[in-house]
Amino acid sequence: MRDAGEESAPLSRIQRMNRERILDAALDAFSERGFSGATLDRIAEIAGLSKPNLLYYFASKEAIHAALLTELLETWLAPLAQLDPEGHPRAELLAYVSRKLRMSRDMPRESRLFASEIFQGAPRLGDTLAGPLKRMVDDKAAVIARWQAEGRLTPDLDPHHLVMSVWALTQHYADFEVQARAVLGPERDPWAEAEGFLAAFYGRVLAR
Amino acid sequence: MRDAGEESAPLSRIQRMNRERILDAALDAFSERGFSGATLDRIAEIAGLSKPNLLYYFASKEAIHAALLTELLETWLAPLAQLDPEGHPRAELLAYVSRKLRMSRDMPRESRLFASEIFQGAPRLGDTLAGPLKRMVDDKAAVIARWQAEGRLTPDLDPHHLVMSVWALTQHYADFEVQARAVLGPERDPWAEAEGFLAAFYGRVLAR
DNA sequence: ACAAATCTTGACCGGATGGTCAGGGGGAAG
DNA sequence: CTTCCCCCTGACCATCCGGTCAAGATTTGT
Repeated sequence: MRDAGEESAPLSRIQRMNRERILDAALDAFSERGFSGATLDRIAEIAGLSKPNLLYYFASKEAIHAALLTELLETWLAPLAQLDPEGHPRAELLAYVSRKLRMSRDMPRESRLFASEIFQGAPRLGDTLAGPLKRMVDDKAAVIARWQAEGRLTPDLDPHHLVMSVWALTQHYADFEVQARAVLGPERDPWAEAEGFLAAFYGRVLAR
Repeated sequence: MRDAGEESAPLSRIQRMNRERILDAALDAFSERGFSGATLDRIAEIAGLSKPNLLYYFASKEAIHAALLTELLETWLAPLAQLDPEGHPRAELLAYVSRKLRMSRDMPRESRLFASEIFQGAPRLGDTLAGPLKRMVDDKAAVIARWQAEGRLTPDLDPHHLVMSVWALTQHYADFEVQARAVLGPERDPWAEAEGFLAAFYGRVLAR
């Protein structure tokens, strides 16, 4: 039961490896089937470990889930954090869209895990959403508002909603990939087209 | 076992009422917890019926889920179906956004149910997505493409992606409502602001 | 009012699932 | 090489959950 929270001992080589395998397998399972739909047996199978062995590294199924979410949040905030207050408004925002889209494309499992959690009322992320996440968005929204006040960006779009629109559009390609593929047909590749579309889309939105 | 598919007998008053109560309760449960997370006991409790009684009206948990999805699809396609090829391009598209947003606002449970299904690879909707849904979108995309060819709409936005952007943005407010509330803070109402924001947003996107 | 059909339920079942435990293996320090 | 501790596992358990069933309650048609 050496799980959770503050590690005191510095994790052996074998511990690091197995924790990694477990978390990766769990990400597969949770993102595909949701928390309830994922079973410890399935996670163990994907990880190539025995079920009791999972529970040697993590106290419970919930603990695995919690570990994934905690790890995820740092990653998820990164693209927005990089928005540079001193940069060129339009270029900065377009670069942000591009980063966020790339992240959704490269980490669809993480995207779905995050979404699933929000769907269920974010029981485990509630505080983090209202805390660090809100602070980060407030911070960047203030930057955007300043750009607007300086006349360097259209003033008629609320900054908070503008940021959320980026989340919505980029996550959509990850979370609803099946739908996008169905609608576009087997010949077209959603991801390949998404970048160009979003660039043109936000190009128009952000035009002076 | 009088469930599923084509009804032959015309459903008694009490049958209609109980089926309705069950489906409504199931919508609550499925949209909150996903398919695996929702239990028959919980659905029965919400519906105010006994579990065996549920299974008198529906053959199985899956049958309830399937009934919900089937019913949902017609509703979900309606706003797009109303897009009028003979109307004014910009006005038609803005009206579509407005209708879709209103539907997400008034039917968040349905929105989440739909999203959950897509998340899991749409095992039950796969064919419908590639069939009726794709046809509908292709149809409307052709209308938009015609508008673009006629010079009545900016030509540099792919019609299919444009439609999907509406889905992404409107569903976001429903599916991620918890997140939106957290980010905006307790004082602000996401839904109240969404309409104005999306109007301004698409106003710019669709400007000539 | 009576019988037939419909509706409802408590009790129960088998399998899946999260979690436990006592003990066996294997690597690292000496 | 040995020892000790970390690592691992088969077997097992309690609970939950979807689903069944036989019998009782209610409604409906006449």
